[in-house]
Amino acid sequence: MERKKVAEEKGLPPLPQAEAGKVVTRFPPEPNGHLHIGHAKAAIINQEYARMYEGRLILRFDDTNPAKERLEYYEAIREELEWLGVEPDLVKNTSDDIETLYEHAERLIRLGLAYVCTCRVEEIRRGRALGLECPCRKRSVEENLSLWDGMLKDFGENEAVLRLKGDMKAKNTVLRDPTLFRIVLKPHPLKGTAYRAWPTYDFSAPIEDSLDGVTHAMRSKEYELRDELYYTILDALGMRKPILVEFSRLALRGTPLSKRRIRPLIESGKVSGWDDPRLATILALRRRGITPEAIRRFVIEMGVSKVESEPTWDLLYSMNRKLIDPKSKRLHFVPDPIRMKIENAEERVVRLRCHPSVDLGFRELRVKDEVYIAKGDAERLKVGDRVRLIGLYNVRIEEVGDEISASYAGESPIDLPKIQWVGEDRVGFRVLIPKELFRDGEFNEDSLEVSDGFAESAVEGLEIGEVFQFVRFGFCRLDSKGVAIFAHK
RNA sequence: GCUCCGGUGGUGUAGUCCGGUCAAGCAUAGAGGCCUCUCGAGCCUCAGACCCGGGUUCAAAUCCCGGCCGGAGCACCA
Repeated sequence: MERKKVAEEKGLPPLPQAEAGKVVTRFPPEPNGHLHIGHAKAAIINQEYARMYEGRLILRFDDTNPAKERLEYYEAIREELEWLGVEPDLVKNTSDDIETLYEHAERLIRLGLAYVCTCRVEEIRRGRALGLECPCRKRSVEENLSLWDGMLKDFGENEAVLRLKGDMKAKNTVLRDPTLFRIVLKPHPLKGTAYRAWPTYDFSAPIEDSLDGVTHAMRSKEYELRDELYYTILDALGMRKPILVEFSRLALRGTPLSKRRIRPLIESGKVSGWDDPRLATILALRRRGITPEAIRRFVIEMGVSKVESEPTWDLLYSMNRKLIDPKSKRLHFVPDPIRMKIENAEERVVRLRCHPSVDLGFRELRVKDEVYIAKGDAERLKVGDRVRLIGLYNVRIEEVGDEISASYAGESPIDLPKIQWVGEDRVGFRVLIPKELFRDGEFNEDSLEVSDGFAESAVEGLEIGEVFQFVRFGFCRLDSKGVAIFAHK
């Protein structure tokens, strides 16, 4: 039986109740750190859906906690998204809508659906845990209005919060009179000290989504219990309700993603910064030569499933490799160089193609009577062996040791092991090789391997940021003069 | 502990809503072969999975019940 082979485009499943031209999605990062591949998943999925339905994508900075937001991250996040190829149709900040948010809060108070609570934090927490209402809940609308005014004008932190009159007996504890506004006196990076009452995510997200015209609000699974609250708030205010879609958080084997886990690594010096090549931040992936398209394919492959999975880097590498292979120049690098003296060698200059099948030009290598080969290769050689120096000629091994003596052994490359080498035109070169940061939950002290050696001088013609392949070594990206970062085999 | 959400080969997914076309597709990793002056790419082949137990049904990966395992939430963070 013959089966037709269909090379189908990998895509996302259809969105529920989605109409072409009417879909609005949104990516709402908090400007308190750099993006990582988990954010990329959310951003890309939202963008893909907007694109799939010829809709719009909103980038909204959920900057409602002045204590955490930092000015530098607004721009950093935009740049990282741009690099990823995520181009929002609209960029906005939740903090710009704070007055509107106040109005909705006041409406809620007037409707008798929210109250100002002046209990102490611990009491509120205890009441929520036990399902107990507090006396503040009984305040009149007038009293609430006047206290709310105090929250806006002169209350200090921890003096009062605005709470939703939910259901203190609800099984879903999120519904037990959650906090809608709290007071934060720390200056906001964009608004300074103009406001003291700041909405919580639970309040701002549904209202912003509704007002922004978002039709499908996608968020990761940890918010699932908050769906009910999200809809409760919109119902209370009689506002349009977006469709909520959840998907599992992306995890990568051996790699911390959350800011909570990355920050200590940076602060303790275990990694060099947000762009340390061992991390899965956008900055780090870019620095290693992982392409935006590979990241896109990778996260689409994960899709919107709610299954918790822990993919390995392999899949990402494989996707990246296929994308960069046809574009990457081939060059020689010999880590831990060992000198090989060659008897009867005639001096020559060889022209080597920069790519076996694509025309990426060529380079010329001069050879006299010695070359350097990688220690790893040298250790495998025994007297009498014949090996092919790629693109040059064959040699026969005459003596092994700290140096190798060999002799010229013909031109035919057939059926001989092939190794890369460098000749007269060589420069010292370093490659940083990132490995898994954590193994079995333990920090891997050897997670960043440094490989020093000789590269052929042609590396000096590479641009910083260029991705290339060291033959039989792997794909790398030039990070600075004389230093590259290993991407993958 | 309570409440939710999940569980398809080593890994990641498709299929599950609307039971049969699924003796389960694809990718990745693995094995073997071809090709190649790279341990890369490409081509071919092989091997590998429906968490467990009941039930419903002519028929269950798909529906129901119970269990087991994993994750998340239980903040004046988002």
